[in-house]
Amino acid sequence: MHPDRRDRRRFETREEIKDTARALLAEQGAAGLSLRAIAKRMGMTAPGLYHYFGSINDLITALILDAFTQLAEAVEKADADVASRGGAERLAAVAHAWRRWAIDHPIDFQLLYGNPIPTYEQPTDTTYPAARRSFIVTATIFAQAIERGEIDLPEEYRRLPPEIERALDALTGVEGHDLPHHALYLAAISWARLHGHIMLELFHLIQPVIGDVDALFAHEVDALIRQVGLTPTE
Amino acid sequence: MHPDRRDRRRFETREEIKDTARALLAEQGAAGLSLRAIAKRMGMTAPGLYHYFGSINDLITALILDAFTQLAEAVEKADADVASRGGAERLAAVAHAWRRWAIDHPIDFQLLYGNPIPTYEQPTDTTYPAARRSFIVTATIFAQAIERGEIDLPEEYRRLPPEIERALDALTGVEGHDLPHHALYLAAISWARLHGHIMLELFHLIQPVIGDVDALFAHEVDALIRQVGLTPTE
DNA sequence: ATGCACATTCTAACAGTGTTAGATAAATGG
DNA sequence: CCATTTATCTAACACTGTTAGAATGTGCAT
Repeated sequence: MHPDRRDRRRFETREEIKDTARALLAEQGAAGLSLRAIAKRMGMTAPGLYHYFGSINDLITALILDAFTQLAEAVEKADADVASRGGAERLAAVAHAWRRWAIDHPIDFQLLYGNPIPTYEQPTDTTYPAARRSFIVTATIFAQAIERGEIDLPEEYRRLPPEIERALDALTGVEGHDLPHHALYLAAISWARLHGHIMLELFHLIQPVIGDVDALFAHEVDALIRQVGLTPTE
Repeated sequence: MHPDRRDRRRFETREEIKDTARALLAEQGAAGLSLRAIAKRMGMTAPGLYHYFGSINDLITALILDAFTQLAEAVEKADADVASRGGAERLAAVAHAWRRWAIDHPIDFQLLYGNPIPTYEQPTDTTYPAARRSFIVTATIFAQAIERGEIDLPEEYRRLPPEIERALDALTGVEGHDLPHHALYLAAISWARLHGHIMLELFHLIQPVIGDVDALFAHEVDALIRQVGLTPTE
């Protein structure tokens, strides 16, 4: 059992490094993140960190994976909390939880979607599965809403573009792609739509033009729900 | 006239520095941008650049302002090319030009909306007016469409949230805010919506889930036009 | 308990980075 | 021709990620 303790200690040090990195990011932004700063705060030196992460890129990738997981958990929890309600309420809950997490963790969110480190190149094959997890929550909501007849698709979404039908056919088998095409499609456009609002809000680009971003987002979520044909239950 | 020539030479050097920086960004990404690299390629040394830009932040800000201008000009040109047509076609032209520019200049676009340099803090008061220019093109299209009765607003956009009405009232006087509230609002949600698609596409996050991003974007632009109540002319 | 193996951490160094100070060369104006 | 300004240089400082190699310490078996 001793080797276990050794492994556990190693794991704990890895976690401490990541926590320290997150603290520095939160305090000083991406500019404050450096191996020497992390090491100093932990009472060690920079080269020592190389026994836990192969490079600062690997460390950042680990932070990104954690952040994706945290976001996915927030989104999944929001959905679970209203799981008994209809698709409209579930979508609204997920949308607001998504934005809430982004607003509460701006640096993490920019880590995920803002590519804020110049030397850092995102290994998409690694991070994409983590990114997909939140997407699947949304797609599942749509799939169940379709199944239960809660959706009255408007004309523009009745028939998907043939190129996309073909592309989605080719993607069957990939995780999460056992869902109906319409669910995947509606989830994709919902994601993109809300993502745009969140990004512009995080960069303070939409506030000066519209004034009240809370009201804007809430109104757009309502509009989205209507426009995909989700009928508010009860 | 000699002082003129001196100023002109100074201006030309500034332009050469920016051009070199852009070339390095295009060739090697944000990681390849450094004062020493720029200076070396120009046959001078890094400290010499400080007579043209107070810091590398100032240089990046200048690049961003130029990029915003370039994007705005692309968008304005696309609108002007179909100025005689109705609002639906103009909005479609602007949307596709916007995306086209982002796809063709991914690094510049991330410079504008991705905050890719950690030491760099965007001076929003400086860059925001440049960012607004493209927005105003969209808002103007909506304003004219409303004026000409080309828009049949759906129920969800007939009445704007009272918080936003108040906020927009408070913003009257700001450049571009002499436009009707509905024009500003519809432009904002259109912007955010398309921005989300473009960002997710640039990060290759939506392609693996939907397959054909060209078809997706085109279809979403059509859906947007329908959903804001723009009636295709003719 | 001794010795071996390994995990961990250190120091020193290299090649970069932005930036400042101060000297130097070039161009302009009186 | 001289004085002043503009432009550019070299040297240096305090950083950065990273590697090599030595010095610790920990854990296990004999």
